[in-house]
Amino acid sequence: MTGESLPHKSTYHHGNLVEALLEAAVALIEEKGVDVLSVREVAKRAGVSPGAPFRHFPNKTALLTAVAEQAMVRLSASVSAALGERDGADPIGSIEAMGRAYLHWAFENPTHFQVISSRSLIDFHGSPKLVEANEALRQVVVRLFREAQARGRLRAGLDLEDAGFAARAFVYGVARMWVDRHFPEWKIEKPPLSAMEGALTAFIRSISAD
Amino acid sequence: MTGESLPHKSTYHHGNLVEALLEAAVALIEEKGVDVLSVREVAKRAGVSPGAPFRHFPNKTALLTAVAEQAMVRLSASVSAALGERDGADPIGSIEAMGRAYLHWAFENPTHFQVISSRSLIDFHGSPKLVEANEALRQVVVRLFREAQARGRLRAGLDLEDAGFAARAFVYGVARMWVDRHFPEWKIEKPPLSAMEGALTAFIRSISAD
DNA sequence: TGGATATGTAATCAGTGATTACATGAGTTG
DNA sequence: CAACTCATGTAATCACTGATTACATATCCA
Repeated sequence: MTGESLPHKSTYHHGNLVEALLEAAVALIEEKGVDVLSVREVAKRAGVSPGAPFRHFPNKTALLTAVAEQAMVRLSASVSAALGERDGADPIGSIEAMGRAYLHWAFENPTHFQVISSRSLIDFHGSPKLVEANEALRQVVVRLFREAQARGRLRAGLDLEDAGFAARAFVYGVARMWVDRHFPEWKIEKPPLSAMEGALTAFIRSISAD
Repeated sequence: MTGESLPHKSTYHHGNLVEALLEAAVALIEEKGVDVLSVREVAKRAGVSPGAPFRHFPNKTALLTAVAEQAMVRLSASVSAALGERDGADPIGSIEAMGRAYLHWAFENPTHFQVISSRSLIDFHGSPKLVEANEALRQVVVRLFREAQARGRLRAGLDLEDAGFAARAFVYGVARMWVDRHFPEWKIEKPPLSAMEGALTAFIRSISAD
């Protein structure tokens, strides 16, 4: 008997602990909420000792920031996909499509959106990935509004910067209200897709010409 | 000398511990941030033992909820004051005044706004005061939009409910972005009052007729 | 083969929210 | 005024947390 019997207890070295930790973290956040997540639980779920995660992340914030980076990539991809199909189309329609994609993603991934938009759990400004991705999204909004104005599709009398800012605040506000469960008229388990669509339509109609 | 010399170490019973705890909590949140607040620190600042706060609040959440209730009273008062001066005036102007009052208050009291809008630190829906105050604010928005439409001051083609919802989301989004430090173009120490004013103006212009 | 290095464990630390048993003193009642 | 009651404080303690350290083990490369 060589001793290599049964599950083998696995290797002493995990082999792919970083990814395993991120997966475990996401799963635990989804189950219990991001505010009660503990590094120890993450370690336990990944089948590793309580101190192990600190070999890969200097602290809890860094771990959550890594989760946020993963999430931001997906959000950006989701928005890009919605915009990619309509190159050269009506910019107002693109703004609406972008807002819809953003909101749909937030509604379908409330956990990830919560992590991304949090500023106390993650070190947003300390992560170039997050800052760049965020800035890229902002630049898209700026460009679309510029195009809309150039093509005379923006309502008369609207300042370009202000309108773009208002659009970002509106979308962020809706998404944030959703993850924060702000509306008594919204039932817990049913995302207010219809309400969101209505408000989005109203907003888009407000800023567009004719 | 009767023995009542010097600080007297105070009475064994504090006398007004609840208020003292709330004050200490607000001060500590302002100094260090709401996410690192500990009950023990609050107790220490109030000059009392670590377990004392739990005589008055069943848990940390309840203490922070009490802070939120205090804050909500002030926010409501601030909004009411802004609306009270313009009874019967143009409803669109009232909507703008309400949004401005809300945002100014949030900018000037970021700590309190953060506590109010948090849904993980406080038990919002467990506090009738908070729920009622929030609902009251929402009803004011509904009423103003109804008036605006009745007087033909709302932009044509806008659904009443959707527009009101959009307005709430917009204001909340701006305030939340501020306390979350979401904008790279905003410097830390200077509230973006001008940007806020511009966006608010843009939004109001969007939803109004003519 | 062997030694440097990355990656895990075990033990431990201070700080946290919370609970319990006990101490104190304010207020009421005879 | 004395004694009883009870709200309100303290002290000790619990389980848990993020984090650090010393040590163990596997992997990789000369």
